[in-house]
Amino acid sequence: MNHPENHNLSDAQNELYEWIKSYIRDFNHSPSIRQMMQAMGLRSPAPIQSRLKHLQQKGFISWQEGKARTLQIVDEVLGGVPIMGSVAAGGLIETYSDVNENLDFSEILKKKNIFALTVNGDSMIDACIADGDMVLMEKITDSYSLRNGTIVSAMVPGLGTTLKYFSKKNGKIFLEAANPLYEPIELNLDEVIIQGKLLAVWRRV
Amino acid sequence: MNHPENHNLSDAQNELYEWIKSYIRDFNHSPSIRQMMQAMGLRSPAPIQSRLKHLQQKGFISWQEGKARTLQIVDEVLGGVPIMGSVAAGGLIETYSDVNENLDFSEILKKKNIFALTVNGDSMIDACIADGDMVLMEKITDSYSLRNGTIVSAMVPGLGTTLKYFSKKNGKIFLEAANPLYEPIELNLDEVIIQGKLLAVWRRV
DNA sequence: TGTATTAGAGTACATTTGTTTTATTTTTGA
DNA sequence: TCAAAAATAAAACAAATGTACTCTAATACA
Repeated sequence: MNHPENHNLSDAQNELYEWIKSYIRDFNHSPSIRQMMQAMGLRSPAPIQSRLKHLQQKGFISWQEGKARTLQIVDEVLGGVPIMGSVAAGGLIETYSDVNENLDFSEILKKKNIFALTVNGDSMIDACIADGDMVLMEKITDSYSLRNGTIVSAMVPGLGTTLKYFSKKNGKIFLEAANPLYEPIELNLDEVIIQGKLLAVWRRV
Repeated sequence: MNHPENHNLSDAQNELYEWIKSYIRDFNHSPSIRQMMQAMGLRSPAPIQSRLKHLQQKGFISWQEGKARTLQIVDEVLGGVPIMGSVAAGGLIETYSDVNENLDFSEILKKKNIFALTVNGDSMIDACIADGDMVLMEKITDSYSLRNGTIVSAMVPGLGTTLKYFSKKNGKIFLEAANPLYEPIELNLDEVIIQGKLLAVWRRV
């Protein structure tokens, strides 16, 4: 589907390839050659090895030689969703292109210093962050490297935590909402702890 | 971290548990017992077996008996991000709670009939879908089950594809933007193909 | 202190599993 | 049609691997 050379696969190779992918999806580990053999209705491991070799040569799979169940789908991005193109949200001008990319969550999910927060309220609505959204934040250790205009989750001891635009000027920290109904907050450096900066927004409908 | 009974683990068990998790993160497959043995600086597989048994009894891991490298982290949600609580976006009222949940992408990623689109334009801005956002769509086979008010990607043959609110009334289909600048589109049933309905919105910052 | 419990080392074994080899069958292509 | 290539079956092998067992050392506990 998402592999450019998928058409180079023979039927048998493609069937095996698809089966392996679905097995890994279901069990979270690679099948053994004899399992593949059985699934393909064969009574010998040799054909499977041959197909695996071809799949490997064509760049579809890889494994650690001699190690059991180490097979891996090469370009199956963990948490990838095929991107079918772009869509107009301003008129009927664009159409699906056959861009074969993947929306890749794994990149962000591999980071260890990220966490998620549920958004309460609408103070960031003009930044398109709505009530109920999940925000993925990256933990901040030093707020010195933060650029003005970054969206951060900031904790003011004794008051609580909030999601705001961050800026720093003349030794003061300003926390600004993306909603004119809310007033900016001005704080001294030691009155606020910046906990994380915004990496991504996620909204289930 | 995200397991409620993590404190029930001995140091040795916890060290092994963390090592296994990082190994699986790195290699996408389970380590073998002898690899664990080596990583823990042991010269016998017996201690590893004992620790694995304890980890299993406490519900941290599972595996298929007798099968190589089938070990699995039980509550490690594929594509999970720890949810640290909620954050106020409307004032300083909320604080991190120690909710130990996971933002779970795997649920949606397991579906086979989903695809992603890049959003162009601002016609859905009032629905908090901005230019450049990725929308995750679920393929629609029959538009009859669609509820009015659903956001869909619709293709009007000869014109293109667009992201709009869907509604149906008196045998007509209406596609409405979430932006007063855009006029609703009225179409006959056979003039439009509904390709997918909105499942989620993803925005990298 | 002495005993019970646990952890670890060492060893051994059976199964799983990747790999190789050879012969046979099927498919392919000229 | 016929020869070459590929696929498959069958068997065997060796390495990897999970598991079980015994013995020793460390630890906990009363």
